[in-house]
Amino acid sequence: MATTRPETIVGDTGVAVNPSDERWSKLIGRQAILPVNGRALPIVGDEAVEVEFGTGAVKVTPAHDPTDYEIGARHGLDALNVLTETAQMNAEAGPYVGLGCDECRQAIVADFEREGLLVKIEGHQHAVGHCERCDTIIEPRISTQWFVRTKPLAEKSLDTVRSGEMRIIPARFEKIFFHWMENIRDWCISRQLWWGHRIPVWYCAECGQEWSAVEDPTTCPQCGSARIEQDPDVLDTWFSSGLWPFSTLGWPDLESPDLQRFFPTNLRETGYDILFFWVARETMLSLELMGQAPFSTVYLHGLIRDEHGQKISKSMPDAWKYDPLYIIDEYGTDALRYTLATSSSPGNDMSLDLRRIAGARNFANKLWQATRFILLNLAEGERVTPLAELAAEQLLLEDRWILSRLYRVTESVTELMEAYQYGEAGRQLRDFIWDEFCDWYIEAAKVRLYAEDEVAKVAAKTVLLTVLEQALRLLHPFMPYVTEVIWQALPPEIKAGEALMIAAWPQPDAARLDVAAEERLSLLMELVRGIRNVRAEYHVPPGKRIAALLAAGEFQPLFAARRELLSSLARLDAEQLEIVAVATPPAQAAPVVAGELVIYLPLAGLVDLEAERRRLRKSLRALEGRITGSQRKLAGPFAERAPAHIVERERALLVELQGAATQTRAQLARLE
RNA sequence: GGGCGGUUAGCUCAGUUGGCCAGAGCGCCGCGUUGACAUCGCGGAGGUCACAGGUUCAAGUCCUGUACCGCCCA
Repeated sequence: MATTRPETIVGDTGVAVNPSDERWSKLIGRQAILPVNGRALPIVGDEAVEVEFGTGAVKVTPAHDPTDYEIGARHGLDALNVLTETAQMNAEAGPYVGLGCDECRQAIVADFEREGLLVKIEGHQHAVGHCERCDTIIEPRISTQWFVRTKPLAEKSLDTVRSGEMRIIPARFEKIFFHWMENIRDWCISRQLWWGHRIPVWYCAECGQEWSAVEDPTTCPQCGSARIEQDPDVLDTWFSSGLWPFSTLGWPDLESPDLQRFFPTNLRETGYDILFFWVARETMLSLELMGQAPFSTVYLHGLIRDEHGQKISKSMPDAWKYDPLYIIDEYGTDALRYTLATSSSPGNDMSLDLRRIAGARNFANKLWQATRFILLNLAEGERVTPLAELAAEQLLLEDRWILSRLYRVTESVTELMEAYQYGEAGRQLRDFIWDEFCDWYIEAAKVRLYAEDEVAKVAAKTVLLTVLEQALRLLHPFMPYVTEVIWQALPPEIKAGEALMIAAWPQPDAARLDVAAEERLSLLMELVRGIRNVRAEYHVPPGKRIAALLAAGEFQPLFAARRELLSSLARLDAEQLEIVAVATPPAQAAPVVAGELVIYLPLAGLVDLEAERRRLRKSLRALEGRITGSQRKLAGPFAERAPAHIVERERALLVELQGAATQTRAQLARLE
């Protein structure tokens, strides 16, 4: 027999072998003699014994090993406790009584050796549990505990999820929940700790009665004796936690206003590792004690891991780095919240990347700076005209564009939030606020803000504030602090209510959808980017305003009306910006193609014709490649098999590409 | 042993009924004190979506298998 824990030999009540082990299976049913006290040990066959491990025969100590306990239970072996509460050998240990575990171990080994019973000692890596705090070995020891019979509770919980009354997101965790509930064991709720809810069980020293009660008793209900004592153990922390959804709301007073108002609730949000510990217990206890599920949806997020993929825990030496309070101190609460909400998808872990948190902090700063700019343009106590009071003709192309985009973003973010896709919602808001509102709309609005036309200024301010206010409401769940502070600073005319945190969620205003404005502004953006690109290539100083000739075709009136805007965004000289339908290309000019529009930048003395030809050829090659691909696609089975709107979109794309290619070819021909 | 997740740009990650040229932040290269913001602006480079098959007009996305990393349960 081999053992890693010789001191438990005195508690052995059997020997187990695997029935398939030919060496030992013939011994099943016979008895072995325990050397220490001559006890007869039944030899039993059990599948749990590993044939390859040790000698293939294992001593069974049901009172001091969980696996042995199971084996003992299966074969009716006695569970003989040989340890006291403080891990000293007790009277059952015979000659070894009073020794500590370690002393006993040495004594037994020495005795075996003296009697010639010791075959050999060899090194072995074992997995005995140690105390996390003091490193003391945990000695398994059988004792009396209180259990909750969980089967009936689990069945109700299963029904609740199966019927859809309670939903788990992501859905794959429902399977895990089912598996756990279906294989549930009775729940040991006794804990040998000094804090927590004390178990409501009393013992009578007089008659031995055991009972539980809601109110603390003073006498034994059986014999009337006052010599009663409450069980010293406390409830498992998850038992107390499982009561949380209603115990915090006034339960057991079912008439409590809080309970009436807040139970059951909608959403339970937690890490997926908490699904069994807490969510499952909340569900079981709510169903049992309140008669209904505690919430309708369980949303599970992933875990935060460090850069090595390790789950972060309080016992890590560098745990302070991941302490939310420390991170908040460095980057701000909103930055952390936004990052956690947008950096991964539900149920998937994320490595905590400080760079992303810094990025979120920068976003908060961007929002702050944008607001500062807008408010700087308001006079002290200036009354801002609400959007509804503006005449339609006061809204320019860029206004209609940003309002249309605001409509789409509001609709999209609302849908995403309702679908629990918080990450995507947060990212769309960032993109809208930073890339569209700040980088394009605010820049566009400067044209009017810096000009003299007071009426035009009013419209720009109205749109700036309208979009900002609504964006703040959309972003509030992600960055509650900075959005609230900013919102409080906005003029009262453009907001409703006392505080953002209780303001209504924005309703998308479909009347603001303006597809034409979106298309035209896209064209303008493409043009501006093209001009900036050429300027960068020719190292034109960023501040230098240059002349240009725009051949705008059918869009000539549109661009003529927004001449200042184009000049401002592309740093053109408005005086020397000519906008015509059809142009005669000037010599020594770099052409910029956007769709079917061309803008010529006469960079006198700078234009490198060979470089221009290269640029145009490269662009043409790319266009032609895409045209060929598109044509091939449309000529094949795609045209018949794909849905009509997809095919239509492909056709429109082809026309657009061909237009740009034609234009590019013309420019190339001109330079060759 | 059973179950699950991951593998997409140098790094951290999005990409939810299959459908325009696969995206972001950071990093990198170039330019910049343009009257909100250098925690910034403008321009740019960078990916055979782990691999092998299959389904489909169409696959990062669906199916099968393989490899590697990780988690849960026993």
